Amino acid sequence: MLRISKLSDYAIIILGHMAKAPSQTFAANDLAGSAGIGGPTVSKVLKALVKAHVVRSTRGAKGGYQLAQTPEKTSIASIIAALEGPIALTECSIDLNHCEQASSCNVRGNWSVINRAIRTALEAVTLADMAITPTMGSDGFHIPVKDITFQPRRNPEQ
Amino acid sequence: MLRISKLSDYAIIILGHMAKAPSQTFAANDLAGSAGIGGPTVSKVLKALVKAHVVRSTRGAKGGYQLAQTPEKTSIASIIAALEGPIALTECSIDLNHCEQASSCNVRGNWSVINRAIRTALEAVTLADMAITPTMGSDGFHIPVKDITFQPRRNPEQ
DNA sequence: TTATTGCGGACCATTTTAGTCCTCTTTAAA
DNA sequence: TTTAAAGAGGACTAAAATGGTCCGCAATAA
Ligand code: SF4
Ligand code: SF4
Repeated sequence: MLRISKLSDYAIIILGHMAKAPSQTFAANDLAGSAGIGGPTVSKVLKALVKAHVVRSTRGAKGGYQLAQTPEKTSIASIIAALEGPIALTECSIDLNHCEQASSCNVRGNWSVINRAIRTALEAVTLADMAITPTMGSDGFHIPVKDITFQPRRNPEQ
Repeated sequence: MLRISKLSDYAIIILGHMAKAPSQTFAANDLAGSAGIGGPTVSKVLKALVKAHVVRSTRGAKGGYQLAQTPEKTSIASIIAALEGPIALTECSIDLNHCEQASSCNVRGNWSVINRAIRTALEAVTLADMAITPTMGSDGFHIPVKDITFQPRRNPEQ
């Protein structure tokens, strides 16, 4: 069903909490409490986010986790990538040589286009956008990002 | 990594072949041959596509499979949906009551927006688009679809 | 020194995915 | 009427991915 993993989902929820106080340091356990997710799981998610430089960590007593960038600079794509690896709808989008039928496949190039479009879209949405509570305002609720089209430049494959 | 399943990928390749002769009837085994995919697997994919009314089948000798619609009317989204169910990045996008933290989750609404944007994008790309061989023409290669934004109308949740 | 916190990774249970196979039905053609 | 060529439906299995837990180690503040 073209799902993001639960862990990615958790990550966004957790970071959503952190985004309310972008420079504060949070202990993993506190975040677990406010997010309603199991402690060890939150820990696992945060570790992955540290590795991807989405958050910074401080060890020792009074330590914890802190956003590495402002919410405006933290993209949804980078969060997903931290947990699941780069966004790639098809196998060839991440590594051409990895798909067996790559040589005989004649839709590969177009997947590359679609893939880039979606990745770009997700790169344009930030944590700050996600933190907005969608309301039924006069102009409808919306996440403000630039338009995305399936119309890349002349730069095939990846 | 936000992947489509292999079976979905196969489906698009297979349908890509069929799109070359949109009204012709193909035997599953022939398609397996030209696509370089195992016979039983192709069969499985085609059965799912029949159920979703993407292709029509004819039983008996000289039977086989045929596109149910023109390639222009067959969207990538419908193909993926045939194999994996409706496109839904998060659990709540397909069934609100299915996610435990739905009540306390404060990014749900925005996921709904993102989800709709991506689904719309994939609905706009057709089999005919996929059949185009991307070339380095003077205006770059491209899949011509309408623009997609994360800016839905006032119609929350789904 | 001790309590608190993150780090790294192992580990396992469950679910999902991919692929195969078998039997039954339908239909064209010999 | 018979036979061969197709698809339908579903069971089944192996392999991989996912979600979640746990443990011992390292760092740091008090
Ligand atoms: S699109 Fe073609 S090349 Fe890319 S993964 Fe699918 S089969 Fe392999
Ligand atoms: S976004 Fe919130 S509600 Fe939707 S699936 Fe993730 S946690 Fe559940």
